[in-house]
Amino acid sequence: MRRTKEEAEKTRCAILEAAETLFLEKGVAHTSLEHIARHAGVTRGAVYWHFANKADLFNAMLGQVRLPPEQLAERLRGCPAHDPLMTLRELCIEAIENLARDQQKRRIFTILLRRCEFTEELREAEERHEAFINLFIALCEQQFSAPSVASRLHPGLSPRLAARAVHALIVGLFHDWLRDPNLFDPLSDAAPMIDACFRGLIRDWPDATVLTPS
Amino acid sequence: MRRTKEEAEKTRCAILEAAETLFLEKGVAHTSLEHIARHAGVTRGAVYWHFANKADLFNAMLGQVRLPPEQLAERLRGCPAHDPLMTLRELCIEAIENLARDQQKRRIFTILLRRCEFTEELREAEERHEAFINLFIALCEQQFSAPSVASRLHPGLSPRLAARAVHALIVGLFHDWLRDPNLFDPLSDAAPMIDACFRGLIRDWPDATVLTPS
DNA sequence: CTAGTTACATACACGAGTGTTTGTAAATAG
DNA sequence: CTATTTACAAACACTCGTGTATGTAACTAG
Repeated sequence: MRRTKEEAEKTRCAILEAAETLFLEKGVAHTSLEHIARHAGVTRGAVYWHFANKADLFNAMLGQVRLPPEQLAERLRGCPAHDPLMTLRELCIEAIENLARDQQKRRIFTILLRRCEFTEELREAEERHEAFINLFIALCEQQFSAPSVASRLHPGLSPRLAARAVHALIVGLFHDWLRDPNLFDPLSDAAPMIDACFRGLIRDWPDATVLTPS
Repeated sequence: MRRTKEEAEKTRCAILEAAETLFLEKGVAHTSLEHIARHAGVTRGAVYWHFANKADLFNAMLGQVRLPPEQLAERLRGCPAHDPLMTLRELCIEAIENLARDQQKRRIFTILLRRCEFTEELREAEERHEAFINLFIALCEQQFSAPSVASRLHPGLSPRLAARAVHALIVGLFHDWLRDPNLFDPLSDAAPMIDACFRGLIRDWPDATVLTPS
């Protein structure tokens, strides 16, 4: 019995949601399209109708979340007058806070970091993800390279290294918190940790005077 | 044709090595015991003789590398007179440098971080790994909790938070560098990055006066 | 020297997963 | 109102992987 367009879109979403749930629960490789179909209340026929294969479904799933690099790029273009470092700082904090607030982002990042193998099959997704990361690092480095900022870097540090350190800290915080949400509270602890990082990079980093404008 | 004990040990090692290579190349879930056996020049019979199943083989593989927590615990017990923070700093730097020097550690950590799904099958390995991480964080926190150290923490930071930040940075550096070894050079960049981190945590962190005693 | 054991290879039985093909009822276009 | 898509379900054909059981030659203990 054929469905209307809206209904078809609903089953597409149901499949995506089922995939998200099952990937998170059992890992990408250990989840079959049969599992996903059953969990979504359809058959594999529907899955193959909407997606070419598992990798395609995986890509579609990843496409649902906005990644920090995009936000950063937008933000930088948005207000070039604002202190670039503060923009970066706020984005880093927000990225961590968002992880705690947005359940879907949380699930998908957990899958990315702990429930999938970056192998041939998912190579396209990996490359796209990697491109985003490199973009973030590049934008980050660009912020640190501004003359007014670079001169304030602690001795022994380059804009390049500072950018790497910032990204590493964020990735590490993501990784650790997704592994064990009790390790810290993103909403209250993100700011002090990010500030500590910047304080170690920038000479005259201000004290607790700066507050998150929510 | 039955082998002598030494030869049996050699095939055991060959299997472990083949597993390491193939897990790295194609991911844990996508590597069959048949692949591993063939690559090691034996049959699945040999694999099942030495290991109960894939998870058991995986565990044995992980058992080959010394994890930082163990080293840290030893080191702390070793010289309690030495500045505990410096001990921690040196260990962090060494951990990153070792990753670059020890090829096997590099491969195995790549598998752990990017080539396996932490699912039911590998739960035992995951729990053991997680226990090591928690131990590291706990030891780390303990260092920051010493009265002579805690008082030097920047305002807004607790020993607990400082420990989390240090671990996150290290995990992030591991993760990033294993993804793209061109991001930075562990041998020359580890120290400045770790120092930047500590500088952001501890008030009077010394300048480049301190040098790695290699 | 001969049990008994070890260190595998070989063979078997079974399930699970994939991709494709075919069927079909209902929506939609003209 | 008919023709044609659409959105699936059902069936098929195939491969791959696992676990176990059995065979077997060579080492080794007594």
